[in-house]
Amino acid sequence: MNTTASPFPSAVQRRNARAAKRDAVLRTAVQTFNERGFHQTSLDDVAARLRISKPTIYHYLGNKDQVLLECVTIGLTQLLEAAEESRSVPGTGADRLMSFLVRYAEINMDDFGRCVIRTADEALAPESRAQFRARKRQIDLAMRALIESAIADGSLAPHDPKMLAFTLAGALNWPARWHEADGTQSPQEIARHLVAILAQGFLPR
Amino acid sequence: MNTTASPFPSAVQRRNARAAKRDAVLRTAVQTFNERGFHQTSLDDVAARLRISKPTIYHYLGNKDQVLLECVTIGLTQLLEAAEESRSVPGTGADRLMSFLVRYAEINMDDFGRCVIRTADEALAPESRAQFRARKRQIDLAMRALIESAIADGSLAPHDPKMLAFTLAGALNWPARWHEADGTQSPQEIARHLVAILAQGFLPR
DNA sequence: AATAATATCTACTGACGAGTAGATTGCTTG
DNA sequence: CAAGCAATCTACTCGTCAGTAGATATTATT
Repeated sequence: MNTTASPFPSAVQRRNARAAKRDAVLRTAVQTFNERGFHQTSLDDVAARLRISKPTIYHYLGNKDQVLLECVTIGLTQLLEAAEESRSVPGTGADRLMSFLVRYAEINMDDFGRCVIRTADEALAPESRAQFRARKRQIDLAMRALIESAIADGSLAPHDPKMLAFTLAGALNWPARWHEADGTQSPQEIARHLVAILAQGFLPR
Repeated sequence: MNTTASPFPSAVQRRNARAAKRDAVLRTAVQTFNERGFHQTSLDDVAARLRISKPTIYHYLGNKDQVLLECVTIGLTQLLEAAEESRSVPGTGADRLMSFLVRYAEINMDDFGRCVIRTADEALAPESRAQFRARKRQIDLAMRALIESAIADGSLAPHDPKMLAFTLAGALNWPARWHEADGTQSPQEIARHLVAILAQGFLPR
């Protein structure tokens, strides 16, 4: 807490304030993109929600493409961190994979994760698109690696890692499309439920 | 075959020609939307590919919104037909469900099915959007019905139909995003593979 | 033949929205 | 204090593109 609420902010406070404003722009932008879609959202819309003007957005973030790139990068970074964290989960390879999958699904129901899923590659300018794709490939590879080591220790059935990764990703990305924040089930519950279904398969055991 | 290639077409031939032109516009449109994205595609682009002019498109289909609505409706109709057909497949409820799922995945790798998946609701005008959603709901319900009757006859593990349907749909929609027509595996192979993974689950049996 | 309907074009309008110019105010630091 | 930088605004420009007006040519109908 800031006990000395002086009207003359220090250099550090000013840097923080700037970062906070930048974040606020991104949060508002991503929420608006998720609600109305990127192409249906003008930067004037985003600015209006924040009660600022469009040039102010340009002051904090380059152009509209940059705004979107930042948003998806935040989501992708969260996913990548989840992959790293799950590597140190105790138990079998399958335990580690499932812990990652649950987290993966949860993030995809969050603001920035939602944006990652809902953003089509073509919406970004060529250079940003390349970055976007590269990051997504990284996450795909991380998932495959978890799958491979779980197969190696026998805790997973021997599947084609690539195909399994696509299947899992698809199922766990989809809530980004249908899950509404006000649903009866929490993202956690949904995430666990989906992963359980994928683990067991729909045929009786 | 048209043995009498007269330069004076009959009324029927003219009606057919008109339908063929309309279809050609839709095919070209859907392919361009899938490649570049709906918002990155102008009707001038579509017209140029067909070596016609934009007003000609307006002559066959109302406006851009109509073009998109037609495209997704074709895809959705294919999916609905698949659901109907699978109802008369012999065997257990699980057999019927799996036959539908394979077909469902295949359609989603085809031009019009791809468009259904890649089109976000917000891209359509409010009225079209309502139609789009209603049709998608129909297919969701058809899938749930297949699930329910498979659970009823004991050929499926007792899952929450709604949740299972979302999981399956997600996994089987995803190829619309990553599958490229020139891949090494055919849509059929991919479809069967995905369904097998979903049926068995990733944990060893 | 006259009229109507069909198919297609060129050339326009009009809106929307990304991005910019340039002014203003206030704080900061040599 | 002067010069510079940070934050913000109003008021533009300019390109793109959906959608239209209206002409033209051909075929069908009466």
